[in-house]
Amino acid sequence: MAKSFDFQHAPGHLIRRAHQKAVAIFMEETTGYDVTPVQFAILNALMAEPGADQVTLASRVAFDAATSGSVIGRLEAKGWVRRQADAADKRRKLLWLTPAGAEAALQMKRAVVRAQNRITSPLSDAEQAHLAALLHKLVDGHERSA
Amino acid sequence: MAKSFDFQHAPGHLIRRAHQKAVAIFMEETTGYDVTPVQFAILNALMAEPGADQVTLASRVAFDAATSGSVIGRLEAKGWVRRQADAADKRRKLLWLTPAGAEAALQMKRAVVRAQNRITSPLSDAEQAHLAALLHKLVDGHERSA
DNA sequence: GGAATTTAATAAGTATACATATTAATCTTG
DNA sequence: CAAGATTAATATGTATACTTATTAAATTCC
Repeated sequence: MAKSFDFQHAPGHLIRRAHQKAVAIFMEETTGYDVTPVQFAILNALMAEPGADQVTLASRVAFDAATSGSVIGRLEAKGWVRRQADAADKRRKLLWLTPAGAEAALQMKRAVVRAQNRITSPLSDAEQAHLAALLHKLVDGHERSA
Repeated sequence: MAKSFDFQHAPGHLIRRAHQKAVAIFMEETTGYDVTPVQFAILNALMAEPGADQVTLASRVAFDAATSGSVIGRLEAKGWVRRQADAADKRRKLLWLTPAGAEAALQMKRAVVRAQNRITSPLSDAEQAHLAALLHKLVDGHERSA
């Protein structure tokens, strides 16, 4: 039989599986809020930076403009985000949380914190810190070289 | 301003970004083969376990049956995988690599190894081992509790 | 041994994710 | 200041990923 690659221990595969778990746990903990990890990330970023345009927001949350547009469209449809053309630069659309969006984000926060804790719950406190540091170094390293 | 959650350092967000990088690097290294990480994972699993059915395969590669079906459909369309109904259990469809599929998988393997190395390249050897161990423990922990 | 349950696969619907192309607006530069 | 380049957003197309529902086949168990 042809020798197969040891995919089970390949970092790419482990990261993919961890991502699956993380999303699943997030969705479990936020059941009832009708929100996804990426949608919460946007709400959260807009809380910190109201009036940001989509490109700025996309860089904060780490996704491309094409995806960003459709996700924000869904948030707008839910009445959580308001989009308004920038008078100074008509290409841009600036984004704000609506009062309902701000309210929803605040209520979700507790569930999100719970989800983040559950994601790393199989690890000890020291291991959790270590994992975060390693992932940060990995992502940052690639970010810089790009 | 309402206090926003520190998403940048949340494990879920870091895992998501790492996943983005991992996929991007995989696609770069395998340019020309017209293959995705998940597609390679299937080819690779079939190399180790020829004649597996879709459920078995899905558990090896960690995805659900619905996704599995469409991915395998694409591999079949490329002529890399052959699907055949099991005579003993007509619900099942057994899967084999075609000669072309086996050939393609072998050729890809070098690029995949390169991709895996590049994914963790910002880390030292010790850190790479540590990250793999932590991710494995995390995923395994959730797997068991499920 | 037949009804109820379980299982394998598919189908349909929603949501990322990215590449590429297009359009409109702004900036740069000669 | 006008031509060319760049930028913001949208549109399109492909590929995961998961949920729920459906269909067909096998198993369980009364």
